[in-house]
Amino acid sequence: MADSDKAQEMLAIMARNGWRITDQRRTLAQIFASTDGYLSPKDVYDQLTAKYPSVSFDTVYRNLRMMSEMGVLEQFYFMEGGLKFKSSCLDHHHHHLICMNCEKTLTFDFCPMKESLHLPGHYKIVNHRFEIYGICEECQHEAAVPGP
Amino acid sequence: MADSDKAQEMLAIMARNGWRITDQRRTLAQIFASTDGYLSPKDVYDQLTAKYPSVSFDTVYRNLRMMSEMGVLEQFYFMEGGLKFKSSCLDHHHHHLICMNCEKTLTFDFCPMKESLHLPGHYKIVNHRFEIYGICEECQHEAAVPGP
DNA sequence: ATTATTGCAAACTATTTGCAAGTGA
DNA sequence: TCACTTGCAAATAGTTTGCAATAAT
Repeated sequence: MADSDKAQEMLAIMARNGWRITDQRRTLAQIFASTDGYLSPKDVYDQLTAKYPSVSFDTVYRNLRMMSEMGVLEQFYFMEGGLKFKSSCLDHHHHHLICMNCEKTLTFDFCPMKESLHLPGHYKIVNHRFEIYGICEECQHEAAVPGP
Repeated sequence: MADSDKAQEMLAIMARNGWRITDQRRTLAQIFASTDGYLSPKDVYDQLTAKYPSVSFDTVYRNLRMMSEMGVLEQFYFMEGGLKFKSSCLDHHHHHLICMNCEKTLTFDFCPMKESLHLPGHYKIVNHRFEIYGICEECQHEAAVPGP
């Protein structure tokens, strides 16, 4: 899917949920559609101010929250880096393989919930989370030449 | 393992790493040894002040951080509840089944990394995370009688 | 005796809120 | 038009830091 199509789809979902499509939101959708990895609120703010110099942090926060509540964005808390966001794949269930260095994220389809799990207790299962962390190929090479 | 034994083991690990065993740390170990679920820094502070009224928040934070860096505690970021800590099982690898309501946590041994995974890219795998969220039996019953 | 640890206070960061002005449907 | 959204400013929550006093080894 082309970046612009993805942005369109994100906007369509927002509109379908009764949200107004402002220029700021249009730009937000574009930013996330054209970004592979995760963005912090500050990253988003910086990119957004490039187009709308007067944009404020609370607008960024408000929209990030609303967009993730509605499922257009996925949020993720990096232990060191705090809360970050990325556009969510709206098509199919999958999990993530995340580079601990550059945060580049690949997806894979294996889901442990499809295996025959024997779980303790009698919980009513609502949700799950499975992520694998590693160092991507590029970063492995970089590691051979330690930085300053 | 009895709670007091577990506290002893936590303290032993700290001592072995060259840390001084203060009364505050002794109490911290007891608190975590006798708690099943997760505790927020505030929870810990509240329990600690019960014994040491003069304890300060920064002492709590400092020790929580050091204890998790050393592996005595596991830390975990709940999207809604912020950062929380629990004593880590030092014995064997496992994953968690967490109640989304009361945070009561059970462990289970199934690990998706033992399955034959076909992962994309060529990441050097360092770590993984697998958690299942649900509602425990007690909370399912409570839900039938909605609160105020 | 020496050095880690604590408590206090203050600083700092990230995030949220109230409200008037602006803007999309 | 009219309700949703924004920008500003100020408030709040959570966490960290510097330093003198205290306590563990």
